[in-house]
Amino acid sequence: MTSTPSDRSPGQEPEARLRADAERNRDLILAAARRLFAREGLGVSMASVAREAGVGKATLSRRFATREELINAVFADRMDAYAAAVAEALADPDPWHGFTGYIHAVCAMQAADRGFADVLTMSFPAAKALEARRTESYNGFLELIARARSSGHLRADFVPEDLVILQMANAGVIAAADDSAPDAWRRLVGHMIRSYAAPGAPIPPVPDAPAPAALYRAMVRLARTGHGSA
Amino acid sequence: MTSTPSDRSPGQEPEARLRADAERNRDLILAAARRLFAREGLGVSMASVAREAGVGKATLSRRFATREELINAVFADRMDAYAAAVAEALADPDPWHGFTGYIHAVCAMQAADRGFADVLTMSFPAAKALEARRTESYNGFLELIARARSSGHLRADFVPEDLVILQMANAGVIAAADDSAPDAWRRLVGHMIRSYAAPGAPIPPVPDAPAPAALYRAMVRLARTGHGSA
DNA sequence: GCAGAAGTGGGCCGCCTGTTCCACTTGGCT
DNA sequence: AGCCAAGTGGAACAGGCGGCCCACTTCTGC
Repeated sequence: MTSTPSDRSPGQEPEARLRADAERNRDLILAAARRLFAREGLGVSMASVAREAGVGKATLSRRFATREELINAVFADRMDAYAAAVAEALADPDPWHGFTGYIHAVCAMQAADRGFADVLTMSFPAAKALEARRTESYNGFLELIARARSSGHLRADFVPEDLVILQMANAGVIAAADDSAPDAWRRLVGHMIRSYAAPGAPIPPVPDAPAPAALYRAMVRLARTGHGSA
Repeated sequence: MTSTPSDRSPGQEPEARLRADAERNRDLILAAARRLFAREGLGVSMASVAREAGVGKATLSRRFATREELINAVFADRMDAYAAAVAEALADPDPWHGFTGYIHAVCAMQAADRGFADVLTMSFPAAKALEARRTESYNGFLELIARARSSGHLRADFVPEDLVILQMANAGVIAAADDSAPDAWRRLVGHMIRSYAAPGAPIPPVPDAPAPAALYRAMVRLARTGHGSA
């Protein structure tokens, strides 16, 4: 128990400090996981993460005992962006424009990172830290709703749960179509926003649907590693 | 090659007739697969299907060499219902009512059977027979669109691909929320139909969203065997 | 009934995942 | 410069999966 001189500020995280090379490997793992999660979702094998990072499987296990720990570490900063999006939307002088912009931004984040889409719909149980950030931005979203509603452009029957449902729906479109029709989700979101809008509200244009051929390709694509649900 | 007396009508399916007990086992397998697919999606292990049916793995393999064959056999009749839904909708004297009813019926079928939802979004490559039925009903759907549009109640910018996107979205909601908020999909569909409607069209009421607690439970549910996408 | 073919299920194999152990290397402190 | 603990990666292990073979049972036509 030879405690290092002082250096350990009280209330610090219980983790002992890592050696320099260990820290470097930790970063390699995080970068690799970030890449794989974004491309293929949270279901990728731990072994493939280790391979991608160029470290042994044991090293990965030592640093992140469970998949959940790894997910937590990887998406911590992305949850920052998620929370920041609400703040940005609240800063918009036009409440309705801020509202629609927020919806779009959140769905775009899902489309940009398949793993993040999984995190938001909690296909995997996320860690406490992510959950905290989520509720944090949830409060901002409530405020956003209140403002947009009193501006008269958001329908009175819109409820916060609608965003959750939209995110689940969006995740479904992304999982099924992202490979060959990467913009299909925009059509979904455009439709939903149009339905959220009160009569007379300025409605953002609903983007065109992807070409039938592209969507068809999405449907008949062979079952890749790690298919959608199930 | 002792051909049985006659009994074999020409142009019959190449399959030789099964012995009585074999036929019985085949039915047991189909029933078991129907149950498991409906509850857990198409990703269940072949071994578990055999277990559920009370037959050996070999028997399952012999009867259905690939998972795809099994899926094909299980969902053949359900595809009949799928095709029949279009005919029923076309018989509706009110084109817009027929259109919205069809959308709802199709999405309800997805919600009632998780495996069928997978089939419709082709998370797994479906067999030729299913594919044929699908395009068959697709033609009917085109007619349904044309009528609803000329009735003035369906927006001019609605395209057939919107149904595909809706099915993908619906599958996402079902995969994520079906366990604890089994009616969440109705809210999604209600919103989408409202967006499809031209100004002045009678809009079916958008069902209430599930209770926040139920949706929250859906989000934090532990990663069951075979999580959603990914 | 009886013979033989049709059908059966248990067991084995190869593959992939995730976990743990262990002999070796490397970094940090003096 | 040198020592020791922290850190490493490969190897070995357990569990689940699908595919296949093979000795045994059961149906069916005569």
